[in-house]
Amino acid sequence: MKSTETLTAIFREQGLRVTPQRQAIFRLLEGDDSHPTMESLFDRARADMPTISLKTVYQTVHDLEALGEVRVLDLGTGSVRVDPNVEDEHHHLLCTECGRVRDLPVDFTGLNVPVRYRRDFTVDDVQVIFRGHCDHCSDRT
Amino acid sequence: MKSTETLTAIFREQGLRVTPQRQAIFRLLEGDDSHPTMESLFDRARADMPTISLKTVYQTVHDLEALGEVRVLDLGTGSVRVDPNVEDEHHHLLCTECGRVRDLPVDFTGLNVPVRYRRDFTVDDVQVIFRGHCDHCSDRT
DNA sequence: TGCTTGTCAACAAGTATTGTTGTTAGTATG
DNA sequence: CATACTAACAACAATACTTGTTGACAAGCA
Repeated sequence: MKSTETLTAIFREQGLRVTPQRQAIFRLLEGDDSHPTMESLFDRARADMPTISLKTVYQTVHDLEALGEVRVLDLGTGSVRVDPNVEDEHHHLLCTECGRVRDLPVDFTGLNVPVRYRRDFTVDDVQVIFRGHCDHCSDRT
Repeated sequence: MKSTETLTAIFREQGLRVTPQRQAIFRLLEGDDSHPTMESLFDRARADMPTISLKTVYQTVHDLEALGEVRVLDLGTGSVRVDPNVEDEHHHLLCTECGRVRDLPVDFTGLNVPVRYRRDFTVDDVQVIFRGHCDHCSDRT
């Protein structure tokens, strides 16, 4: 994800206003590879800024998504997750025990839709989710 | 998916009871490739059986899932979908306009996790979602 | 500084799913 | 066929996640 300063400039360019709440969220997401949920982002933002509302987090993240600065993932865990890594194409490893998500920086060139299915369908995006168990969770059995 | 008669036998074997409500759901799912949501299954079941409750649909589908007779998909559309096709390995084409889902009967042998990621992660399942637009929705622009 | 307008927090509503409960009915057994 | 056991039922309520509404406020611009 881009730096807080760059995002501030981009938001202003787009006619969006930059508030302390939004900058706090920018800072939290910068370099975060934990794929946080909206709720966990909210909790962390609240540490610095006790009055911030969950709605503001949703709004800001969706604005970032519309600008293509973050990805919002639905991995079937009940709540969506924010992925600030939009620079590198990657897929996801999801531990179904602890819910942790890791990036899988691989380009699956084999992942094309066969011609006969492409004839009447235009693919915009491919999402691959590997579900399984991380070592930490496998050990506890 | 297996036939209603076979499912009836399997349910009885497992100590689960076979009720008219459950058999109605078995029949609706048999050979259905529309990937219905719980709600749409419920609506169709209600045509024959006006008193059936949505909870019963959820329960029956989850029982079927536990027995491995159906798959429950979360494709990020807000509600889960029931996929009775568990015989053939396949992935999914999702039209983000109309929400329709089609099976993609392809085995992506290239879809393996690189060794260095497999070292501390055990993959149980791979889900691939191709998002895009079907012809019908592309034409309407 | 003052005006315009997007954003804020608080609150409420919406959607999907699951829990609770008293009653009904499927199933095995005698 | 009658009985007892207990899972499943419908109705209702509750939960979790996300979004809509609203009035006050403050950022950005002249």
